Amino acid sequence: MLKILLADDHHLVRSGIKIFLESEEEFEVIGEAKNGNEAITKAKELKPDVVLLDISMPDKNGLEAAPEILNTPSSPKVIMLSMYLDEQYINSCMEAGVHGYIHKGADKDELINGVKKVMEGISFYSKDVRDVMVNNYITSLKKKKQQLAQPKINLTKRELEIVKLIMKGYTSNQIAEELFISNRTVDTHRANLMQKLDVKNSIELINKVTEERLLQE
Amino acid sequence: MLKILLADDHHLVRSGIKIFLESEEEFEVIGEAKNGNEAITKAKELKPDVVLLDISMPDKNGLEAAPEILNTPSSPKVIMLSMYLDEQYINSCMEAGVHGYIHKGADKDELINGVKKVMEGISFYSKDVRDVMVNNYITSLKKKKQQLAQPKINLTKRELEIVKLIMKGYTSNQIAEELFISNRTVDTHRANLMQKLDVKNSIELINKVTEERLLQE
DNA sequence: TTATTACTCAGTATAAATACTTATAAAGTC
DNA sequence: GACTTTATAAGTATTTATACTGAGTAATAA
Repeated sequence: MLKILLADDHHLVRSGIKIFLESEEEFEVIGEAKNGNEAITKAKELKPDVVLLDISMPDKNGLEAAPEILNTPSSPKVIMLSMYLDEQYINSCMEAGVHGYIHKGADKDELINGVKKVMEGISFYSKDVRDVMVNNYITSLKKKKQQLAQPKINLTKRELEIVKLIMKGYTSNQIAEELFISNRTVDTHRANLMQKLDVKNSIELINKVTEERLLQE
Repeated sequence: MLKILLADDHHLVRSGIKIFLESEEEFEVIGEAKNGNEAITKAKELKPDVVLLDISMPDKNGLEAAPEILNTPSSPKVIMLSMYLDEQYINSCMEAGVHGYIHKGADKDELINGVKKVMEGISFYSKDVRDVMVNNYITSLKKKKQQLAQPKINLTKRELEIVKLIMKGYTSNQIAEELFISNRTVDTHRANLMQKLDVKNSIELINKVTEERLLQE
């Protein structure tokens, strides 16, 4: 009997998937969790063979919970289960070292097949996910070419701090007070920023920073 | 027998909900759709009594599909089914005139109860949704008070022209050239704008204009 | 070790923006 | 006709911002 822990914050979804899993005779859902923390706790307690983890959950999401679950003594297999075919999510999951990623657009067979594959020690990514991975690969090649053509602008930590304050409408003097430095230093930073971004005044600076998304946020 | 059309782009989710619905003897899922357009077509063909519509779908989302489905000759009841408890989504649904809104965090009983209620002609919103609606109501009251306290600001055509150029990073001289007026006139407009919007410099001016959405665009 | 980068500060000069005031003509409102 | 708003313009003074130059220190990369 294969013991499964199922984590998803939406009751309807969780229960539906449970029914699918248990339609397979050798599968048994031994526990459910509705957030990441609960999943971590139950993974330790119940020692499941496989943990199915939804990504978007309150408290602690699937991506955050995955590493801890992977490190529990019973070392369960972890399969992410997600609404999204987002490149970043998929990448993050691969970095976290999970054993599979199944899109909720997959069908019952893919779900069950995925769990079985993972138990055999084979990584499993549902078809939709594989498509994204292929597209990713292609677009990443294109991006590399573009990056060679247009090297991206790097602002230093201090410059980012200053830009943020400029964007709030602070004057150089106010920024100087805020950061405990000379207003002349602030002016120097302004000048460096404007030179780096090839603009002539603070408003153009702000526009450029916004367009180029130089603030992470 | 109650005929149900179920639209959701995620196969696993759709099938799970189908099982729940059909656990009720008088319910029958007579069709499924994986996007908005398909839902519209099948609503016309199959003449269901109730359409369960997921909001986020490709091609045409649930919000877009809802009005068309409501207008089909057989006039089916429409219940939105959503991952999100987003205020805007809920508002949009109410404006569209759908008969219910069930959050996917609801449980099986709420789902079935909701469908029954709607068939009785009673609008149904799952508990989570009602909570959001109550919060909405409270915050909207607060907003109204604020709006009464702060009458909205009207900028003249000329002032709008000037603001747009300021936002492009033009100096007063450049604006003067562009509009064939004196730079002193531009300064006067700047001063008037800053007074009207109660700010101390151009950057704050831009921020305010953006926040208050004083440009139609 | 040397070279580079990031951060700091300053002098000098000019350009631009802001504060405060006054004023006139045109257009529309009551 | 009296009144208000809008758009125009300007005087005077002060504050900020920008341009250009130079330079010291600390951390880090080559």
